[in-house]
Parts: sequence; structure tokens; C-alpha cells
Amino acid sequence: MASHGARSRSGGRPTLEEVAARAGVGRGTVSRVINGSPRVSDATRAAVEAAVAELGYVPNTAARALAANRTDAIALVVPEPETRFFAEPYFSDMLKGVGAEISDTEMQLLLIFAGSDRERRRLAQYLAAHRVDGVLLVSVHADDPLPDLLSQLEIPAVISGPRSAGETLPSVDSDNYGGGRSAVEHLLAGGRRAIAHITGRLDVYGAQRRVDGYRDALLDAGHEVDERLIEPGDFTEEGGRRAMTKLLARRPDLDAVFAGSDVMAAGARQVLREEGRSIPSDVALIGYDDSAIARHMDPPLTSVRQPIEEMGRRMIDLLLSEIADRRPAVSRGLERRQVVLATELVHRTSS
Amino acid sequence: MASHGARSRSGGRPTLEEVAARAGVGRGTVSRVINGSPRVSDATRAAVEAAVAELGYVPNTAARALAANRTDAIALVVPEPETRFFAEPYFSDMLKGVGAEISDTEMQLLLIFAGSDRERRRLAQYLAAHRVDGVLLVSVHADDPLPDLLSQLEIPAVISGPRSAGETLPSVDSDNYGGGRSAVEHLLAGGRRAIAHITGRLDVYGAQRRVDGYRDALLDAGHEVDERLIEPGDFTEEGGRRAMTKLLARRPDLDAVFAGSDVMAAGARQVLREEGRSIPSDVALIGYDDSAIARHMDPPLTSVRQPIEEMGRRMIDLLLSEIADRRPAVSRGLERRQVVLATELVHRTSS
DNA sequence: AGGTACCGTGGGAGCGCTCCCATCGGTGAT
DNA sequence: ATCACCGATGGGAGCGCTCCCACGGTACCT
Repeated sequence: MASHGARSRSGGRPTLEEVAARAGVGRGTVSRVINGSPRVSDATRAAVEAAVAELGYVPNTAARALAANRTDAIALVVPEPETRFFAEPYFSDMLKGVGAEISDTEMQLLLIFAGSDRERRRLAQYLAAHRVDGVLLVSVHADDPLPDLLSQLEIPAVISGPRSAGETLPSVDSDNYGGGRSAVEHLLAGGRRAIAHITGRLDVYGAQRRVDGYRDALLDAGHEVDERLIEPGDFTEEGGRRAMTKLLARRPDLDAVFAGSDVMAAGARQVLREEGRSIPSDVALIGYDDSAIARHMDPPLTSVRQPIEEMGRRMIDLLLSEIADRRPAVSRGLERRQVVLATELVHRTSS
Repeated sequence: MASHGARSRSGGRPTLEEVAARAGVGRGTVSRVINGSPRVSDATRAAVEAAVAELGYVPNTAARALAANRTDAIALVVPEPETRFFAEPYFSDMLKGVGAEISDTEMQLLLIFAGSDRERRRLAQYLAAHRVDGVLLVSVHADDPLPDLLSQLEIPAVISGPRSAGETLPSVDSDNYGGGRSAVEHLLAGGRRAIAHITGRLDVYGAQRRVDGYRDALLDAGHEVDERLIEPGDFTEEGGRRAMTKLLARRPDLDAVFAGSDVMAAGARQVLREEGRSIPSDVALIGYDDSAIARHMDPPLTSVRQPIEEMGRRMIDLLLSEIADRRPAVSRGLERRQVVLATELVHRTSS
């Protein structure tokens, strides 16, 4: 018995019980104070707070998690290898927003990479163990099984870009349609008429929406859509080069290019330059993401900016409310849980 | 009572007890199987494993943490703002090594930024709550109170660069002295005689060691050390420029520069170019870190490579053994807990 | 045959907390 | 004065696990 007690008292951390004794109150009362319950008199609260301070009491997370069946942690799951995470500013901006918003809470943020199969298996195990109260999912492909696993395990989750128009998970996204649209409208306003579009990977819903925006902007302005002016890319620089080459071959007279990402725009720029087309006088160029690449390109690239940091913040908000709503069995299926944030066209010299 | 039971059975996760019943054994036996104890007969083990599989049993982490007084998690603490973390490849390489090594274990890695005061206070609270079994500390300045806090809380920790020659915490470092030495030796072998050194921030122990290496290489080769050839930098590009300007003013005849980081070398290169000195014919240039900058510089920069990924791996190894050693009160103070890994000079055209 | 180990095993006690119910005194209504 | 009620409070029970002690059985010794 004595040895038993000694085992866990290592470190001598005070317990709730000890704080209660010190403050001359019961265990329940201390718990109420710690958790900010209003059902405590001011005098008692003060006494307890004093005891907490004197003893340097810090709640034992494990005990709390066990008793209350929650972990006070949420995971940001990145289904990509670490490498891409560091390479793309998208993630760091997102993390910034998420980190800022979560730091107002008691929640702990875990960053989990699930790029390899092995990592994904680990993640599945991890989620099955319910080690987090909720999950933030970024950069998910249409055929990813993760979202299903999550809903099967009944773990609250928010996704950063919906997988389709019928996304069932709560999501936060930027207005890809509007972004594509504004790029094209800007080009039209600048007098361009043969506007090409290098798309992103079309299994990414957002990339599709940008194409939709491109199409509708043209149609609404009374122009036709020439399918020869649309070429799929894959979000890489090399993909941008290839697409640009094809477009130039098909429509040598094109006078503007709207690329689905800055990186692809960079590839397109190289080809245009090699072909002797000057930017923007011969061909106007617009990218997407407003990344560092855009600012440093020669000439500086006009680009569609997404409020990524803001997206991160909103994702946390959504997730926290999702988690909070799990307690009462209130039906709330009709509530709007798809957030769409406006984009902004950043004008530079390339257009 | 019933309502009580229902509360926590949400999700219907099977418990140890249920697995035990299913396998027709006692709770203790299941626990032994789960934890890989050898004191279980093969037949029993098989039965338990079958029951675990059938029920889809996953241990409850919180319960385990509470009972065993451990968390199975370790934190990688970065005492810098997120921004720097993403900007410097040092961190991503380190994370890669750490992630690779830890994925062989059951441990969970947490990434914690502690750049701002607010974040640091949160971290202190976090550590006080003993929410991790151990801590990895990277990029710690000499006057950082974090290491003391850690040892006061008796939390195992490993530091990535010792703060001084008398570092008490277990540490993993690259051989900064040898790195500086090899750079200078290479320059001497190339016939250079007036070799300047732009140092890193001298409150960083590793930067001091590089200077020591620089000095000793010169002395051991029978040369004198001209203090006018040593100028402190601050690891930034701008600092590199400033230092280079000063050095050129003091010793216009210098024919080689060893910079304490690639970034500073980039700054130095700009000044050299502006002054009409060509690299490497007029002035040889060597950097430190072998980062992407070095590869992409014009001309490509000779640089000292540190095995950062390997350092990450070794840090985990050290930390895990630290944690394991906490159990028995065996005295082991004399053991070697300072690991130093060799650097490598990567030859390119700048020297 | 009796004794001594030791192995594999079952299950009690306890980790520190939350949740909930019972209790207590005080208040306003009757 | 009596009663119903309410807010504040104490503490039992339970969360799911690990640790450890005790127990029965077998193997080996004397």
C-alpha cells in the first residue's frame, strides 16, 4: 500500500484533494472553481484560488481525460509527406491561423503527417484510440478514405477544401469560383480576348471551381469558350511548362494566360519567354495563391490571393463548435457548416 | 448508476475487461499481452490476441497514462516563432530525422513553438502538467531559462546544441570545431593565405567553436591569426554584407572568406561582386550549413555540411534512453551523454 | 515422499479527476 | 410559523488501466 502510494506521488504534484483540504472545502468545489463553474460563491472561489496558487496546483490531464472522456487536443492532419508541408507556404500560413486561434483556448494542437502508407496506418490507430477531440483535415484528395474513417469513428472534423459540391463534412474554403472569375474579368477589362487557362489537378474540387469561374466570366461577358484554350496542369512548374507549350501550339494568337497556381504560372512564364513573348505586352499572365513566387517573379505576377490564415482560424472555430455540439443530442443537421471566404486579386505588372 | 455507465460507454469502445472476458482470462493477463510481457504462455497470448482482433480493442490512452504515470508523448520545442521554423531548412531536416526515428516507437511527437512570451508561459504550464515524458530542445540560446525549468521539473530533455562547454543536459551536436577547421584547411591547401572569417552570433556556442576551429587550423599550419580578419556577423544576409564590407576595408588584400553560415556567405558574395572581386579567382568563399542557398548560389558555394537529420535521430535515441533510465534509481552520472557528429566539407566552385 | 522454486495467472487497490446526487441552510410565499 | 424551493456544497462512484500480491500447479531437488 505504501509502496503503491509512493509510486505515483513521484514529483510530488499536488492533487485536487490536497487543494481542497488546504482551502477547507470539498473536492467537488475545487473542481468547480478549476473549471469555471458559476455555481460557487465568491468567497469560496477566492479561497480555492489562493490554495491553488500556494500549492502550485496543475490539473492532471490524464485523470481529467479519463473521467471526462475528452482529451482537450485536436489534430491538424496533413495527408502529405513532411517535405511538401515545408515547401508550400499554404501550410505554414494555415498553421499560423490555426495556431493563433487555438491559443485562445485550452486546446492543444497536434501536427500529424500522413504521407506514407505506414504513417496512415499509424494515424488510423491513433484516431481509433480517440486521442484527439477533433480533427482538421487539409489538402484532402477526392478519393481519400480518411473523412469516412473519421465519421465512422464519430470524431468531429473540419475539412479545408470540400471534396465535392456535396461535401458532407463541415468545411472552410476560399471562393475558387469567384477567384477564377475575377482573374478573367480583369483580363477582359484589360482588353484581352484570347484568354487561356492552365488548370490545377482536376480531381481537386477547388481547381474545378476555378475553371467554372473562368468559363462563366467569359460567357457572361458574351464571349465563347474555346476548349483549345483550356489545358490541364498538375500544380507543378513542369506541368505549367507543358501546358503552356501545348496552348501556344494550339492557339499561337493567345494574349493572356490564367494559371491555376503561381507555380504553374512560373512554368508558363519560362516557356513564354523562350518563345519570345514578352509579359505583359504580348501575353498577360495571372497566377493563383499570391505566394512568394508571385512577388519575386520577373515581372511580378498578378495573382489571386486566398485568405489562408483566416481559413485556418475559421476552421478552428467550426471545429470547436462541432465538438461543443456533441454533448446535447440536439438535431442541427440543417445548420450551415460550409464556410466560403472571399478571394482578392492582387494586381502586379504581369497583367 | 446506469446513466453513469452510459456516459462513458459512448462510442462503445471495448475495454480490457471485455477483452479478458472474451478470451476467458483475467484482466492482468490481457494487460501483459498488450504490453508485450514475456510472462504469458503462447496459447494464452494467442487467445488474447484473437479477442483483441475480434473486438477491435484499442487501449485507452488516458487510463493508461493515469495508471502508469506516463504519457507516451514527447515534445519537440522550438523556441522561435513559426516563421523562422518554416524559413530555415535546419528545422525541417531535424524534424525529418526525429520523425523517422520516433516512428519506430509507440511515442507520439508534439511540435511546440515558443517564440512569444505568451507561448512560453503556455509551454511552462504545459510542462508543469507533465503532459510529455520528455523534451527535445532545439536552437536554444545561452541565457534561455527553459533548460533549468526542465531539470527542475525533472523532465528528461535533450538539447540540440550545447549552450556551453559545460553543458549539463544531454546533447547532440555537430562538430563545429572540426567544421571550421576543415574549411580553413581546405583554403590553405588551395594556396590562400589571407583568410577572413565572418562569425555567427557569438552567444551561440557552436559559432564560437567554429571560430576556434578557424584559429587552430591557421596556427597549426604555422600561420598567424590576424584579428582584423575576424568579424562577427549575426547569421543574417545583411550581417554578412556589413561584415564583408568591414573586412575589405581593413584587409583589401584578403583572398578567402570563411562565413559562419550560407546566408551570411550570400551577403558577403554580394559585396564582393559589387567591389569587383570575382569568386573564386580573386577571393575564395566558403559557407556553412550546405543549405539550398549554397547549391543555388552563383557560383555554387562550397559549404560545411552538418548531418542534421542524423542529429535528429540521435536526439530521439538519447531522449528515449533518458526516459527509460528514470525508472530504476541506478546512478549513472558519469555516462557519456554528449554526442558529437562529424561534419563534411562539400566542395563546389566558390573555392 | 516432502520440500522448494518458479511460472503463469487472477484480481484487488489505486491513479486523480468529473459527474451527479444528497444535504444543508436560507429565502420568499402562504 | 410552515413549506416549497433554490443556490452552494460535500463526497460517493466510477472512468479503464497498471502494478503487485497471492495462488495453484508443475518441475526439480533432497
